[in-house]
Amino acid sequence: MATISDVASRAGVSTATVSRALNGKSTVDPELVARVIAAARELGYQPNGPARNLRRQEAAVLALIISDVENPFFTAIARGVEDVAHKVGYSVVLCNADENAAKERRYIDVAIQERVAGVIMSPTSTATNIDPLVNRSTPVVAVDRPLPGHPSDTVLVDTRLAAREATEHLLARGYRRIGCVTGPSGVRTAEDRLAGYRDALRAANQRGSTRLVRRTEFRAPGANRAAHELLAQPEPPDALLVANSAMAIGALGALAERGLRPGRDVGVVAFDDVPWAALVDPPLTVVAQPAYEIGTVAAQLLLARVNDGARPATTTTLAARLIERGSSHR
Amino acid sequence: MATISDVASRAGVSTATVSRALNGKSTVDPELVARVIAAARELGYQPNGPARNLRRQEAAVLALIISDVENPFFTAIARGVEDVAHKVGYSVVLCNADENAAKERRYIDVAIQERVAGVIMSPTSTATNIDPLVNRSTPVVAVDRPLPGHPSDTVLVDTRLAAREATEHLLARGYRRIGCVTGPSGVRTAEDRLAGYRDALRAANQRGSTRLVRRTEFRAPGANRAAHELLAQPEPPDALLVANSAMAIGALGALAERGLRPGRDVGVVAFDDVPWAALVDPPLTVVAQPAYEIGTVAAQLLLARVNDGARPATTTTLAARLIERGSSHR
DNA sequence: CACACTGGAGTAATCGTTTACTCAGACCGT
DNA sequence: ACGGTCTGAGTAAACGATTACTCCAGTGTG
Repeated sequence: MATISDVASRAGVSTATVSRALNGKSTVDPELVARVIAAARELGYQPNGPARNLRRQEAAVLALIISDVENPFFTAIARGVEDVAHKVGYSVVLCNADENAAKERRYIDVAIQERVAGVIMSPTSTATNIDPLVNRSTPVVAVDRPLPGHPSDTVLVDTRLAAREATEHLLARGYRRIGCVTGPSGVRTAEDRLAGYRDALRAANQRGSTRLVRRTEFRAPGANRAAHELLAQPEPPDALLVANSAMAIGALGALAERGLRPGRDVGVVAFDDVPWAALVDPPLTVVAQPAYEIGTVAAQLLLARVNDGARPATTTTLAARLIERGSSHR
Repeated sequence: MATISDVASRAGVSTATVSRALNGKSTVDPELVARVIAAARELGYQPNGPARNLRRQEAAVLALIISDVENPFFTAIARGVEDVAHKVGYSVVLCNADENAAKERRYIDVAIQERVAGVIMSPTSTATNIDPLVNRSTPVVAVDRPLPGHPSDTVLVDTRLAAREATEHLLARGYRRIGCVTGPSGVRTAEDRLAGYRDALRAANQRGSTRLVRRTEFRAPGANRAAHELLAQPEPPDALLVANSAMAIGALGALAERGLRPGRDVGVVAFDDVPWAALVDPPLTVVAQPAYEIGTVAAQLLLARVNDGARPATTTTLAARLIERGSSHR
């Protein structure tokens, strides 16, 4: 593989000149620049990234550690991050922590070892420990969920308010016993959605009951079990607030298995506006989160911090939007 | 940030010994190993990846360049690759080419610069050029679609046969004018699915008509337009074979917009068994591709080639499976 | 005309590892 | 007892880029 000295000798200059010509750092005779560029092209020269990063003590790479690649919410964030990063010459490596604290831990180590310029992450839980990153002063931006411990730039959705609005919408539609299927305890988004749900009940002078709430992992099978449990009770809920789209699949499956029709029999509102939401029958009422925008904002914050580590930490909260469809109408 | 010589002096040994103790390459006095490990832990030492990669001339990193992160088929492949790679200590960086040849080209360059151990990719089109990788003898494994030009390890699905079986299934169910919505010309999976569709028609002594075929990008909006065009004809199709799940969303949307019920009015079979397929009404008949397995096989092939560049190139073809549901029953 | 200054190129140090080579001592067989 | 082997640790040379420093020639100025 061609190295910088191959290029240098072919162009008849020193390696320093090649480096300067290619990076445009300092002024170089235009004729030499042309010779260098020609030589580099002829040899198919690609600079050795590790060597460059070793010397520069930093790579133009951002790590994005997301809690689930198969969740469209997170892949949309990823696209937002990528689009911003690429525009300014950064690459993004995507790491899938899979809602698994051990994998997450491992990817944090990888990010440190590879000396990435910064990390964007959606922490799997309150157990997430970013001390290693903080100790090495690697900039970190949290998305979707705040990071425990250190203050850091954070991009969130006002999910508590969104949950409250969704619940109020169900109440306004005449549903009276609203259940909630949310994520595991310790995960902030799960807690917030539950809190918003309770806010709405309280504002309507309803006493919430723990019998109407289930917590489970953010995936379809858990939500399926949870929905079955809720609906099998003597006084089952007449509506469900479901905390993400994978869980919506499980919950809607449970309704179908029990011969219940969403909307008419059990009102349903789920978080995340997935492409298929409008296709199910009846179409699914959802809370649309601005996922792509979360990604772009996070990337901008991270890049700003890479250039100025002293900036104070900020928290950006974006609004979610309720999209009413048939599953919340009798 | 602590370096290897910090660890060395704290443990009272040379850097060479630290390296050997930590990597377990050569025999080191157990007592020294213990001292080194203790010192490393106390300092929070994380080896400098770029330095290590520079010296070793190779990084324990695989690049996975997929054509669309938002397509569940590709994210499932990604999980397969990750699971295998992690087991043997490799990291995976996921790159989203977004069905865009320029982005793909760029990620190939990044992979070369970072000197990754190998690349797994689903080429966006026949324009994909992996010469730069081949010239530097970086191992490449193609998934889902073969690579033009060089022979290389390839993991495919027998998508032509699957398309044929899906079409035969529709014929067996009594549908007579079957239409096909497939991907752009030049993309192998799009061609193969169309070819399988035609195989089935030919075997049934039907003359296919180009009026029943539409090609479009592998996304919902294109498929929506295509389905509308097909259905607006004087002699519209009574069934549709749709080439992936994003397109299925577009096509099912078109049916709904025209007041047509899948199954009863227009039979539908789509590629890819997405989690929501069973939720739509009627449930969607699909061709399930073994995406996760594609990922695991590809990763194994790539790792094998990293260890032995001289292995002959192989092509693995996996079978897809038709899952019959309501959308293909009148 | 001598001298300071400047722009542009080369020389060589440097980043943090890994590893070929060297070397000291322990152990063994004759 | 002595040479040969072997084990395990240290020394120093890479890896390939960037960049501080040096040097030279050309220019401007007093």
